[in-house]
Amino acid sequence: MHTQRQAELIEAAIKLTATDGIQKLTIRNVAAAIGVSEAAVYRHFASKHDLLLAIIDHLDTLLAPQFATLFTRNGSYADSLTQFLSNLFSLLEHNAAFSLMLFAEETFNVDIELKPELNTLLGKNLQQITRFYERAMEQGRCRTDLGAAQLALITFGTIRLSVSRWHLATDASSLYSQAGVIGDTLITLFSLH
Amino acid sequence: MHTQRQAELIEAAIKLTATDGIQKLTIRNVAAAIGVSEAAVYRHFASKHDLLLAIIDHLDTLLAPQFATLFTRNGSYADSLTQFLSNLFSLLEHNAAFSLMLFAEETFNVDIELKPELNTLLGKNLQQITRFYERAMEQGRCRTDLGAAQLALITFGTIRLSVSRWHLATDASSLYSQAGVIGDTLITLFSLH
DNA sequence: AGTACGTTAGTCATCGTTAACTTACAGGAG
DNA sequence: CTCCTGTAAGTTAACGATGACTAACGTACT
Repeated sequence: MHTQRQAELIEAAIKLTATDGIQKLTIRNVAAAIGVSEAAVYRHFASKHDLLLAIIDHLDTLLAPQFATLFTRNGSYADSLTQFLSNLFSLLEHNAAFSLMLFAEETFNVDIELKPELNTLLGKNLQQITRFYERAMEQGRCRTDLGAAQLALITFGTIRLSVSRWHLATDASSLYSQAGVIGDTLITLFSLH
Repeated sequence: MHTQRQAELIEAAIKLTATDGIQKLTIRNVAAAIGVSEAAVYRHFASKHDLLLAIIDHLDTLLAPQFATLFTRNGSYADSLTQFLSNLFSLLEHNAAFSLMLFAEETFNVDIELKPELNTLLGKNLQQITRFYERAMEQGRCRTDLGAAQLALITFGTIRLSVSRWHLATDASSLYSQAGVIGDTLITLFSLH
């Protein structure tokens, strides 16, 4: 799919964006990050737009296994959700690069041409969570009076806002500690009554 | 507070950002939008940073009355929430500038110096919704087994994700039509059981 | 010999910002 | 009433920095 150098560039670009913001994602900075000249970057990507596309694609593949936690056979529905949130928040807290996975649509909104790709990425994420709730409903572990898509929207929306707030907060309060609270709240809300 | 010209510049800047994205928010474009030269802008704002600060402040004052809907005396708790969502989504759908109110923290994240201001803005918004749920709890209209702050996080997070998705969607599906669904879902989830 | 991959040194556009100058208008001194 | 002067708000024309991108050239491996 991607050559070694392309992968290096993509990872450097992601790290750069995650730590310093999208404004620092320049060809100059990416080139410097892996120790080559600007022109060298264009040996591997035809344009900055192409690099952005590759980044989004990479984020997609990075995020996929995260959702896999939701579909482990062993453990109850509640356990799966708790596990998923713990894993995710732990990752986000210790590796800023992963934040981009959740916020790609916001971050890369600077290039209006990317809208379709960002739309499908967000759609995929929501669909995964929707499927999780659908399965929980089928197994009678979760209330069925509300649509699975609605529960997914609430789940993902809450996760994202928590992370947003953590990003903005100056006090270095732990994000991970939020995972438990959010998980418990969602489980309580979505349980059978 | 602000002179006439300053207000014009702020409004032009907001409109520009809302329609064309933060990248188009340049002194050149703002100046052109009100028909003056670039240098003229600096008669009213010492720097672009100062303009951004003024924008955030303005968004704050724009959003405040929106939340007022949550605190109208007449009507039940559920009615207030439904009304709030309807108003908000209608505004967002018909005036792109209002989107900035909800997403200021994301949009203006390009200037890292603005973090504190954006943090307090987000905090204010969440606090308003929290207060709404606190009051509903006091009046016994809403479940009390979960913290009001948690309910606020869920509410605002869900709203924002809905709007995000609407922004990205190519099919011009109505945002307003979502207000009802989300409102009903939240009311069902948060009702006494 | 050709291909892959790197370099240096530029192009051109645009960014935020500033210097120097002009214009309009206010209010007080004579 | 007129003159003087200060101030607010505009102009043109630049500045240096930085953006994406390219042309021409070098080198090493197959």
